[in-house]
Amino acid sequence: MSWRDLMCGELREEHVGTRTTLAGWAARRRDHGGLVFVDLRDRTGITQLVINPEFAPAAAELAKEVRNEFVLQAEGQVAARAADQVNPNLPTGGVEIQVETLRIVSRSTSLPFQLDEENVDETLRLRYRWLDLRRDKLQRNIRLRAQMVGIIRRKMEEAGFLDIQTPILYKSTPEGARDFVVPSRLHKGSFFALPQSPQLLKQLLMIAGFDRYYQIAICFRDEDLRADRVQEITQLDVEMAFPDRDELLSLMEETFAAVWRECLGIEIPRPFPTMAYAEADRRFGSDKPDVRFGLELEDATDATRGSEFGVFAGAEAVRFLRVPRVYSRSEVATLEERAKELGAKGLAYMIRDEAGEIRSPIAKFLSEQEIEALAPASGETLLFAADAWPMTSRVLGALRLDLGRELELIDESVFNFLWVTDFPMFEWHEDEGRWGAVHHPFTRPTAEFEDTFDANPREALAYAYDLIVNGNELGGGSFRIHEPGLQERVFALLAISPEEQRSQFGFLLDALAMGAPPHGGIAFGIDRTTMVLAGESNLRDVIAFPKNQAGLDPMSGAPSAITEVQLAELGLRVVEPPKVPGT
RNA sequence: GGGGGCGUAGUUCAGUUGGUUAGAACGCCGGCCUGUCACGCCGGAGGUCGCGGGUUCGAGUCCCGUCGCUCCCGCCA
Repeated sequence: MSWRDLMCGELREEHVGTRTTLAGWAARRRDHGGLVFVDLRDRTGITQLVINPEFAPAAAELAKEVRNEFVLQAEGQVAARAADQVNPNLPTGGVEIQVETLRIVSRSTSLPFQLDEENVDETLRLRYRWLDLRRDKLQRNIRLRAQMVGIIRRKMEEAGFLDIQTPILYKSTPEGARDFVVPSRLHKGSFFALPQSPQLLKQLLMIAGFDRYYQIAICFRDEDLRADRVQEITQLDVEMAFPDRDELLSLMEETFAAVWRECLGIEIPRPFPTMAYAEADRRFGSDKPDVRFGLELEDATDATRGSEFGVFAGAEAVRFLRVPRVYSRSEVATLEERAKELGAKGLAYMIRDEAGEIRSPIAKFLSEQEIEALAPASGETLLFAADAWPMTSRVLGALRLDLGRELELIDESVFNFLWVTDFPMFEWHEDEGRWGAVHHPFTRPTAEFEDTFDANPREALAYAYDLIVNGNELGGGSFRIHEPGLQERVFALLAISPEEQRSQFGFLLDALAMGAPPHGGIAFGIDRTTMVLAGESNLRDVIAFPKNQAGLDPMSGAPSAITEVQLAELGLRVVEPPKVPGT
C-alpha cells in the first residue's frame, strides 16, 4: 500500500475527477457541525479536505476528533470548487478532496506553541525543534541550504575538485580559537581536538598530489556565541596546487552566482569588485564593508593637528562621519553611549543647523579655518572619534552601520559581493606582547614582502582574500607557504620556539621539505552564506538543530554529565560539578 | 569576563501614581452550526506575575540579590 498518490501542494484542476490519496498533517480544522474542512499540509503545501456526513458518515465522525498536527490519510475524489468557493491564496485553492475514507494515522497532544504564532520564545522553539521546523520559514531555509550545497558540489565536481574527508578527531593547535577537546580512553591523559579547520590536512593533500580538493567540513571553535557566530560551523573548504588566483576566485564567483541564480533567480554581476583592506579600513572602518550605502568615514587628523582641543591635537587619528541630518542633544547622547560601548572615550560632534548656525561643544576650541576645513553643510551633523587609528575604525565603522539602518540608506534588495584583499600579515597582541597572524600562520606574504616581513612586520601584506556580501564575511582564504624556510621564519616571528614548531607542526615542516607544490585555497561558511541567502539575521534559523547562545541544546540537554564509569575509563576526575542547565 | 534589553495563563502580549477578585487575543475543554478557508456563535477551565529577600497597612508594579533567555563588547588565526 502506498501512503499517498500526490503531495498536498501538487493538486491542480487537471486532477479533477480522479480518485487520490493524500497524507499529511492537519494544519487546521473547521467544523461546521455537519461539514468539516481540514487543511492538510505537507512540505509542498496545503490542500483542503471536505468531509461531508451525507457521503462519508464514518469519516465525518472521525473528523470530529481531528486536532492540530494530527497525521491524517484521506482518500476521495478531487473536485473543482464552485467559483465563489475558490481560495485565491492557495495554489491548490481551485480544488479540494471530497473525502470518502479518512484515517487518523497519528495523534498529537496539544502543542506547546502555535505554529503560526510569531516571536515565540526561542528556548521553547529549540526545545520542541521538531515542531518549529514544521513552520514555513524554517522549512524554506533548510531546503534553501540543501539546494545551495547541491549547487556547490556540482560546481566543484565540474571543475575537477575531489571530495576528500579529513578526520574529526585530531590534534590540538595552540594558535587560533580555543579547541573543543575529546579525551582518549586508549591513551589516558591524552586528548584529541576537534578541527577548527582542515587547514593543515588540506595542505598535506596538496603535497600528496591531490591538486584539487574540496570538502563540506564541520569545524569547531570553543568561543562565545553571537547571532552570526556558532561554535560548530559547516564550511566549504577548497584548496588547489599550482594555483592561479584569478582562476580560483572566478570559480568561486561562478559558484556563488549559480547559487543566487538558481535559488533566488538573481543574477549577480561578475567579476566581483575588489578592494584592498587598507581602503576598506579607511573608507568604511571595517574589513568587511557594507558597500550598499555611502556615509563613508572622513579624516580630520591633519585639519585638527594644531587644534586647541587637546583630545584632537593629541590623538593618533581624528576621523568623523558626515551625517545628513540635525541631531538633538539627547539623540547625540544616545549615539555617544553606543560609541562608548564600542570602546570610544567619547563622541564629539558638530552640527550646522538649517539656519547655518554651528552647534558644537568643541567649536570654541577650533579656529575658523579648522571648522571650514571640515566643511559642515547646513543640516549636517559631524560625529568625531579621536583615538588610536584602529579604535576610530571600530567605533565609526560600527556607528556607520547603525546609522545606515536607522536612516534607511540601505537598499535591502541588492547583494553587493566584494573581495577584500591585501590584508596585513600580522597584528600586534598587546596583552601577550607578541605578533599574531591576521589570517593564519600558514599564509604567505605577498611577493613584495617575502624578504622583509620579519624586519618590518607592521607593513607586511598577506596573499589573502575575503569574500564579503553586504557587510557579512562569507569566507576567505590565502596562498600558503610551501617553503620550509619561509614557514620557519613566520613561526619565529610569531614567537613559536623551534621546540614548539617541532612538537606542534613538525609533520607540516617535514612535509614541506619533501616536494611541496605551491598551493592556496579558500573556505566559506555554509551557515552564514545560507543566512545571507535566506535574508535571515540569525544563524540558528538556518541550522536544523542549533544550540542556544549559551552553547546548550534545550532539546536534549547537551552538554551533560557523564557517569562515574565513563570518567574512570577515561582516567578523568571532575573538579567542578556541572550546574544542571535550565534550572 | 563586561554592558544593554526581556521574564505576567499553554502561546503572544496588556497591566495606570503601589490599592478590590491580575486582563485580552489565540490555543485548550464542552455545546450549537452543511461552504468554511485566521469559519462563526454560546459557555468553561487555566496564573507560585522567573526565584529569594527587603520597604510598605498593602508589591505584578519600588529596592537588593539571584537564575534564565536574548542582543552587543571582549574573544573568534
